[in-house]
Amino acid sequence: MRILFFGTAFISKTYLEELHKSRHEIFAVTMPDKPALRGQKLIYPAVKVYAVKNNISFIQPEEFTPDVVETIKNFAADAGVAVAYGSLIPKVIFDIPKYKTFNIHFSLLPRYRGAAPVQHALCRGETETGISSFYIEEGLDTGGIIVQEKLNIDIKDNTETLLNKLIPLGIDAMNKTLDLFRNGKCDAASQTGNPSFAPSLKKLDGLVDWNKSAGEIYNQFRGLYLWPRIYSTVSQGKLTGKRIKFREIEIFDSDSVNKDSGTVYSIEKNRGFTVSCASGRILVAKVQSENKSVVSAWDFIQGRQISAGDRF
RNA sequence: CGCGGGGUGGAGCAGUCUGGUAGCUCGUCAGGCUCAUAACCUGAAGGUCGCAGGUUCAAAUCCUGCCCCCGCAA
Repeated sequence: MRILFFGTAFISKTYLEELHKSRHEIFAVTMPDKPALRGQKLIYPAVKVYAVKNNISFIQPEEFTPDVVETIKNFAADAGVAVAYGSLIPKVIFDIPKYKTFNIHFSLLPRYRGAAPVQHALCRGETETGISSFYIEEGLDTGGIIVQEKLNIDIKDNTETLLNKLIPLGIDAMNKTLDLFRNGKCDAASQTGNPSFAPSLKKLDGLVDWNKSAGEIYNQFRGLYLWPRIYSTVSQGKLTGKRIKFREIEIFDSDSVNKDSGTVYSIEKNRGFTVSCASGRILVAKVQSENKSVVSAWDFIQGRQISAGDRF
């Protein structure tokens, strides 16, 4: 088939790769290069890198001008596929392909509509999620569902591990959807149930609220694992005023009721330190303080960077 | 040319401003004590202080250039 592919992020690359290996004719649309990172480096979308390497034609439109629309029309796509494109696709575009354009979304719609469904599902402590392929409409993730697949979430899953499970599931859903199109079946079921929303994350979402329970903070840790991570600022201790990221944590106990939430409760030899939450305590195993690289909490303790009684 | 922090035995840090014997807490190895404790005591090995120049009687420390890591902001 002739596939119009929309994608930008690292995740999208895998999907583009799958389509490419399946010998579809592909025209890729990806976001413009990001201007500047630290230093002077440019960040290129993973999709662009793959497209260049494999001689797949692509464009990086700043916006969908009439010229761009014309270019896309000329490709005469059978179907449009969008995976983590990073921006809304206007109707003049998603209506172009013969079988229209569908999106691979990483949740069981209508739950977790939006940019960060996996992260929010984990933060909420969900035990089940999945993949939905649906027709793109003008509303945000509101279109009719074509294929949906479920997946159980393990208590130990974080954004990274869960994505690694969802990506292949999504590829399966994409292939099933394209198979349906090939057989002329383009039916979709309208979304039922109460929608919920998963807006894109901000740095501030990583700030730990010590008035929450150890379980809630652990879920936040799982959900924000890849970015922005969870962090807190030391309010009393050697590093007062410094922000510390908790790069690896676990639940130390979930029963205690504490009045000293936010306080470093104990040092656990070779494991790290525990911090009291409103209820329960978390064990911090790996940390990263400002301007430093990731370090095991035990090493951090050896350097006298933190000790029992310090407060966040 | 976005702003900023850092590279010191295996690990995490102090020391750099105010040049002058390489320090702290761990780990490792050898021995002791013995069992609440981040157990404790004794001893040992292990570093050309990121790299290259310069200043000096003397540089981890001051000057110049370079490499690498990281935080913030986009």
